[in-house]
Amino acid sequence: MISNMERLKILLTEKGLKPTYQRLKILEYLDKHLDKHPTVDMIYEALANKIPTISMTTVYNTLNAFQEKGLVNPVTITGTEVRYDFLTLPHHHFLCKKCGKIIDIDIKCPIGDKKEIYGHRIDEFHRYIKGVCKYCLKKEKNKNKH
Amino acid sequence: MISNMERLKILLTEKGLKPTYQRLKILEYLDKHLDKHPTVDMIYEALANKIPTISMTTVYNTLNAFQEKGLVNPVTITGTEVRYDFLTLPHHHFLCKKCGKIIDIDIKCPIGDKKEIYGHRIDEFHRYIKGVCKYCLKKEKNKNKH
DNA sequence: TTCCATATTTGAAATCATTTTAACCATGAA
DNA sequence: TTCATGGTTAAAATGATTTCAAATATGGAA
Ligand SMILES: [Mn+2]
Ligand SMILES: [Mn+2]
Ligand SMILES: [Zn+2]
Ligand SMILES: [Zn+2]
Repeated sequence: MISNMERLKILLTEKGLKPTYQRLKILEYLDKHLDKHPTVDMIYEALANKIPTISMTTVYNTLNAFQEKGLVNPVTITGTEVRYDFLTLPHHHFLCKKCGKIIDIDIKCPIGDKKEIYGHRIDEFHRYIKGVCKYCLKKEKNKNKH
Repeated sequence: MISNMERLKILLTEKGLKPTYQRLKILEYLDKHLDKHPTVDMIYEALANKIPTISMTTVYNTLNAFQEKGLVNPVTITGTEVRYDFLTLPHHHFLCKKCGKIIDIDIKCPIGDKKEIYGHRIDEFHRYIKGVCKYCLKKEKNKNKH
């Protein structure tokens, strides 16, 4: 029976990254908060309690390293800061402009996992939908009823 | 026979924006350089010759106004700055990570012009593909042949 | 174990796109 | 002419991210 921490340690090693304490903790945070699509700041704030010496720069360095090794996908849907996604399977992202939540959307797309388009080589595919989520829509409707 | 400048003037007025000299010139630039997907800086640099007093702030203000009125679409594919697209028809964007070019990609997408997904209201749909364009691929191939 | 080269972490400073602020200017109605 | 409104401008502020240089940790060779 292998622990989750062990699994993450192996994952880092496989990707050629030394499994330092900071890297492990950052990866653990990403793994535990998939739905949050956390920012550098969220990660830093969450870890600063446990690791008082950790620096912003380390979080930036680590996430850049993770990204280069394909461990993590950047999600730039808000336009103001990068959010990080540990989930590797391709999926769409929905940003609610009311509450700011980022929601994973799983829909099949014909361009899906193509590696080429009109002769251009495809390395990344970002799909960002913006609008108002169903929870905020419901709130709005209830308010209007009043 | 209506001039292009007249057409743009009417367009601004229809959208409830006073057709000032600066706004007209910025819109004209966007119209003439659709393929460039210009940045604020590109627009500023190009116009600074003709309008020596123009300021960056005006270009920012104007593009924000255009965006609010739906005259222009922001393209945030590079992650470092906003590019602007005067073309209104929905289409995908391809960023070449070798040469930096942004290429319009016209492909049908089933989610295409839906107004709703899983109960969430859709206002915007951005589709960003990153990789290496066919021209850069060709160059690379020729180099390897040598 | 001890020593050493190398990789990683750290905090401070720099960068750079964008926004904010406050003054100035143009337009048009009263 | 006076006034209100909206647009333009330059300078300053903001904020996410990167750069830099010093300090520290790590793992392998001796
Ligand atoms: Mn996701
Ligand atoms: Mn385009
Ligand atoms: Zn919402
Ligand atoms: Zn290219």
